[in-house]
Amino acid sequence: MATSNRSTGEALLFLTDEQLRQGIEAMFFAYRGFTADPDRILDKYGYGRAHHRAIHFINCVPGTTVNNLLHILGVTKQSLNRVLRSLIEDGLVEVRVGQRDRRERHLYLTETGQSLEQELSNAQRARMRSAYRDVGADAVSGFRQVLEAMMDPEMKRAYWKLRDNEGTEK
Amino acid sequence: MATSNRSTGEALLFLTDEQLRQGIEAMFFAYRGFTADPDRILDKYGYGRAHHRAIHFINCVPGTTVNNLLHILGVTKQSLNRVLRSLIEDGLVEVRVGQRDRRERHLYLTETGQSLEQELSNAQRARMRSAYRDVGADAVSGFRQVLEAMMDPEMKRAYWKLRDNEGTEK
DNA sequence: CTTGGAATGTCAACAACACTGACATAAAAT
DNA sequence: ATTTTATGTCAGTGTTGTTGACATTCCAAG
Repeated sequence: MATSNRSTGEALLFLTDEQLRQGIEAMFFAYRGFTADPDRILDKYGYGRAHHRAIHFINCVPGTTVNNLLHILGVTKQSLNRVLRSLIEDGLVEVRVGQRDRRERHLYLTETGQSLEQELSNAQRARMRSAYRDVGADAVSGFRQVLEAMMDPEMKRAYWKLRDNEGTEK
Repeated sequence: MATSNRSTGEALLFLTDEQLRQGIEAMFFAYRGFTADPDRILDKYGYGRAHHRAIHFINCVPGTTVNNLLHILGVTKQSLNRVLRSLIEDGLVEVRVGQRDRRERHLYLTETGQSLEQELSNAQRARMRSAYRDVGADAVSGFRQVLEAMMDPEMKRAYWKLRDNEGTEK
């Protein structure tokens, strides 16, 4: 609470139930826009949102293990496996058995996989960039702050880990 | 672009691909938090997210028609019908045949329905309120601006319509 | 070395919820 | 009278989540 806070009352109008409800609905409608462009692209290739998420995070953390990935995505290994299998069969993802621990499977995008990742993230970034540009840097900063405050602690850790582990491969 | 914009370059750092990627991931993780609390409650009653959305908007626009609702939710009537049928059978939603146009079915929450709606929205608002309070009014304003800029034009219209039609029943 | 437990990944079956397509009914509009 | 609109239903399909059962690999205790 860094800003003005005169006599408590006027300064807290943004915490009314009505304001919160509007925020909730804004999240709902915005998330639809957020996924709309990738969904259209994925449809062309016969994939779904789950494929997108897998591709995104494999690209983000090349060499990640299946176990690591399913923690980030918050799904069961069985659910992730179905998605990975199709991506591997289609030659978008490459699997390398771990050298140190041969139980582990390390995941990498092939060139084809990287090209789809580009197509998807270009579309998603375009919308994001347009929204960011419309509202300016200060609003974007607030946007990011609220999103982070909404995450579960566990998710917040995963979120930060991704920003640290940028290129940490063992 | 109201703020500083010296010689174009430094002022646009928030539009880099890396910044956009972080925003995308923040959306992903935050939306998980956003739905986590309601999901737990819905599970107790054997409902899913689809039921929550229907309940939310019926509460928001009492007397809305099926057709109106499925436009807001962006699903097919078959999909919505499955959800509505179970809510009606369980006595959470009441259907009244339209007086002016007897083809239309107007939807209302029963007392039971309202009580579940309260339980759900209390949980969701609690997280929202906590996040809002953590970051302050200015950040919240930026949050709302970005979300609105991310919506499809059609969704933006639906979003504003809800804020106008607050009690407009015909 | 062998055995048993823990970690990791795969296969099979099932449930929720979205979709399309076809069709029925009732009522409003022309 | 015919067409259009709003709604509901049935059947079939696909994505994505779940659990349960099982195979493989590693590691540590006997």
